[in-house]
Amino acid sequence: MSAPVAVASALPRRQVFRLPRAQRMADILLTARQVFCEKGYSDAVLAEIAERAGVVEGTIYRYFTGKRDLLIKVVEHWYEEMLTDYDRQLEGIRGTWNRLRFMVWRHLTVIHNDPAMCRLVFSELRSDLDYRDTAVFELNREYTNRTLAIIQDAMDSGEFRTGVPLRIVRDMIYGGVEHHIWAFLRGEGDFSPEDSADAVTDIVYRGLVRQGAAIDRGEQAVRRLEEVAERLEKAAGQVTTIESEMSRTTGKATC
Amino acid sequence: MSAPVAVASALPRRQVFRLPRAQRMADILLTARQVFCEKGYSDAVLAEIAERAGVVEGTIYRYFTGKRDLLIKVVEHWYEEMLTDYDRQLEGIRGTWNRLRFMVWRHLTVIHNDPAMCRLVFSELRSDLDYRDTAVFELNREYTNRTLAIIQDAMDSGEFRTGVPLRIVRDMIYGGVEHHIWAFLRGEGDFSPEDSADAVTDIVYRGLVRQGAAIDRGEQAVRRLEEVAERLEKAAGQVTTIESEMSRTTGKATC
DNA sequence: GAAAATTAGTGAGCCTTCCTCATCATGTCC
DNA sequence: GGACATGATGAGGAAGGCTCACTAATTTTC
Repeated sequence: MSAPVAVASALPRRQVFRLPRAQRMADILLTARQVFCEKGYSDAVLAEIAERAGVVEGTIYRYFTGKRDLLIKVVEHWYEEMLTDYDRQLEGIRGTWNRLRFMVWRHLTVIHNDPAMCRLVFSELRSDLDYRDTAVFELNREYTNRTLAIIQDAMDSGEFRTGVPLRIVRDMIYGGVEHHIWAFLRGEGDFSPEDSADAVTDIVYRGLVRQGAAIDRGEQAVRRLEEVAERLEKAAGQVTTIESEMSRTTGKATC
Repeated sequence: MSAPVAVASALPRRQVFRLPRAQRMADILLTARQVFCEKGYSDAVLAEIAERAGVVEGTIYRYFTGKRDLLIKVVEHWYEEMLTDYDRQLEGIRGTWNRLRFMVWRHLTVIHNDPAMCRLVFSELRSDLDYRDTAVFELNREYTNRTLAIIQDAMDSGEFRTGVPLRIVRDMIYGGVEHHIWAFLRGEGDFSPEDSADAVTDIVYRGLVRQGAAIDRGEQAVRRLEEVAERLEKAAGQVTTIESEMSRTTGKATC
């Protein structure tokens, strides 16, 4: 309507406080996290985040390239703080079953404690076409690799049978858990991390454990054949992978 | 620029074709499906759907209450056509292992054939807070219940041990599959429905099967020997195909 | 300690997209 | 061929993400 020059005093600009970059960024991140969790990504409005953070909308764009970037940064922060002292806890646990169970239980507990955040990760971030470029992808990989290490150890020691692709096991554990808690994430009822962890661990453990009851002659023969097969597989695998190794680009794990 | 009254003849209204309700609805649904699949839900624009369907934006709102409703209807249609003659196929399959394997394989194949549609279901629809009210929810339930019935039968017959909550098993199968194919859905690499189905079925079956009861030792030994034979065959195949290995492009599964 | 330089912060407003509604036109029925 | 039911239109409103020229708080310079 009126030229800003004319009535400069009519619109007194709000008192402006300049904060150090890190502080302002942390404020916005915290507020964004709250709003995202309350409303979900697409219903969250930048104007509200700005207002609650005590800044104006344009300010957000000085620290983040856009709404999506804000979401990613929020999740990254959460992930990092969540993974702290993970290993330390795991160190105190002995035995394959217990260690596996701990990993599953821990995952379930995180979901139970922060469902809104998990919703964001599962339904917004992971379906993104360039999820792979996210730091969250890398952190998640680290996270699940610990479980794979437990299984690998058990295979090496002979407790688990070999020949089962590790990736599938990981998928069944984490995918199973995720599928299990979707209803909870949608706000339908509750679940018990303890009970669910028991059930998941049980199936996985039994699915992988080597049956070693009484070893009679037949059993011995079969086992020897299995071992031969395994050795042959390894040999064949080595031979063939030498050729193809040169063209291979990325690693194995993904989610 | 100019008042519409003044130059009424200057903007000749496009030739209007009036279609029966069902026909127009089908046209819009088909176009919407294409656009949703190409762009994903949030990047799909109603103006484009309208244009491609040969109508104007407002017309869409005569048949659907909004963008979200359009998505749901699109998915519902797809789901229904997908579930046709499911049971008939399953009838022809005998044995718990084979039947389970068929269900997993079938699911993987659907995903493999129509990844874009699955992306919509997994990341858009299922995370919705009122997903439960969707017809898709009900259809999906039907779909997974067939798997549960197979497992229940095996428990009743004594082939599987009892005491494992059916829900968890379902979660591990479908969740595992889903987790397994996420990378594929994001366009990263490929996977083999056959191999993946084998691996998933294997873990689940072994996790549930009762040791030494319905399946006696001899039966078990034979089964294991068969597996050994299979592995040996594969290994032998690998060794002989070293030459052709160099032309192979991707590995097996990706996620 | 004042002027200059730096840069956090502002806020009006642009653009895209979903959605509404008053109006028009087409096919059908008698 | 006129009346009626309704398929279809398109201009415009509202909301929200994002930009940018500008303002003023803080730091640096001399």
